Amino acid sequence: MINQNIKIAVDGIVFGYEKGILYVLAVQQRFGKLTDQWVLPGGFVKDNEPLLAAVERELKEEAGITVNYLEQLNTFGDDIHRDDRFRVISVAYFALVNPQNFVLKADTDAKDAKWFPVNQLPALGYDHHDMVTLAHQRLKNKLTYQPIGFDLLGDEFLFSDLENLYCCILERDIDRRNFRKKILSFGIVNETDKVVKIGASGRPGKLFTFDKLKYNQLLKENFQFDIRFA
Amino acid sequence: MINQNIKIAVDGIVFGYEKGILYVLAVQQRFGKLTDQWVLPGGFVKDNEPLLAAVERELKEEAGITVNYLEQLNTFGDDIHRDDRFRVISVAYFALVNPQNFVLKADTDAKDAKWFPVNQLPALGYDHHDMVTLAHQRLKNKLTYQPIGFDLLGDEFLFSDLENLYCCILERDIDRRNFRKKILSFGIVNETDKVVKIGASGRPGKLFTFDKLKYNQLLKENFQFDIRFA
DNA sequence: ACAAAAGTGTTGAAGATACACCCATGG
DNA sequence: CCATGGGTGTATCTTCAACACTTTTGT
Repeated sequence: MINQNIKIAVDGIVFGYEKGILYVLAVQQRFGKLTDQWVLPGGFVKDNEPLLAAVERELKEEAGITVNYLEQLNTFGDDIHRDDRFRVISVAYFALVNPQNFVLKADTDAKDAKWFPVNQLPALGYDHHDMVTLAHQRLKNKLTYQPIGFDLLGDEFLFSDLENLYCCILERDIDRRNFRKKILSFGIVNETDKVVKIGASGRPGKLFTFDKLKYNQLLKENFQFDIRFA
Repeated sequence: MINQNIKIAVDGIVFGYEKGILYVLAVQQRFGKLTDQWVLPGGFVKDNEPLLAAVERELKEEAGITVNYLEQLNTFGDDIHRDDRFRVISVAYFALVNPQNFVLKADTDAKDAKWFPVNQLPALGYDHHDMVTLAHQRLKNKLTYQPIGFDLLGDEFLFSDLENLYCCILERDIDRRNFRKKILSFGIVNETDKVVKIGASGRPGKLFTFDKLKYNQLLKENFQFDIRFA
């Protein structure tokens, strides 16, 4: 058995979207040197626990949430002093959730758990700010070539929700007509016959759903989701 | 200090390209249970060594090479028995090199180091075959939206080399005229005035170089490299 | 009637595809 | 003069981009 003194942790960068604002989940530490400091949810991996299970457990324990989408982002282990207690390498995971599905609930190790607009994050401990920056970039890129926007919305959504989500996250204007035309041309959203109005005024809109099955089928036929335009 | 018994390693999936064939670098283990087994170059991370430095060291030690391109691929830590001695989490790196730059030289821990055509790999130890599969996929994808093909070629190359590289790795035919038109339209390759002939016959061709500076400049202006066509 | 959001088509420009012949060299 | 690989242009089609008015609802 070799001798090595490095600990391994996982951290989650969880994005939520609501009414034109992109949020990131942070928790306030209850113990240790960084007590009261805001950090990303995460913690040490157990000896017989897969990495994925570790993130899922931490998200559950520290904030009470279960995510819609989860993928590995990056492993942070080049700065050997990123944790100043001892050497910790952290595997960061990128996650998406619909915030309406959950009431945040700080639990085991966390004093508090809260959504922060991605543009108004408090200072985060460790190198967690870098993680958020990287994850934000990944979100922007991935939005254009994979239909992950739907994981930030509820099962049923207005076309305008989807459109605003894209505008807001990609930080640019989108032509409504071209956007709708393109999304519909893919054939991966279905129109329901429910009609709903949101604000106090304005014409009600139809609700749509994302057809994941259809999307998976299309993938096998070399379909390429792609939304990039002015 | 928490109690955790997980070791951390790095592995490198190094691709080389020569004359229409894509190769992967493997080494033959000299010690341990898997003696004589072919595996990817890699090893344990030292306590005060950044991850990147660890891969670079291992590639140097086990095969005597320095790569042109190196990026993190994925961290393998979901199968807790991927190494049956004890739990090891491995950070896999994706690397590109021009094989002509090096004479492979097995050194410290490796008995032998060798290039294998990616389609004729021997059985690899651990989960290294999965790593190769993932890396191969990454290479194919990345080739289309980042000019990393150049890192597999020498400083100077024939247009036909570049074209064959794309054909060969993407496994499809490419229209020579359209390919050349597109690559030239980016303005990131320069024509030298050297002319060279390769085979025993045929018209000699001009050598080209990749203009990395120009490419980096263009990136700042929101340039998007993109090669995808029938 | 007005304010607010939903819904809807057309046209021109640009980019992608398809396609075939001549040129330079060595044997 | 033949075999081999290098070099080049055009016509068509598809896709993207730009653009504005009508409908439904609440106040």
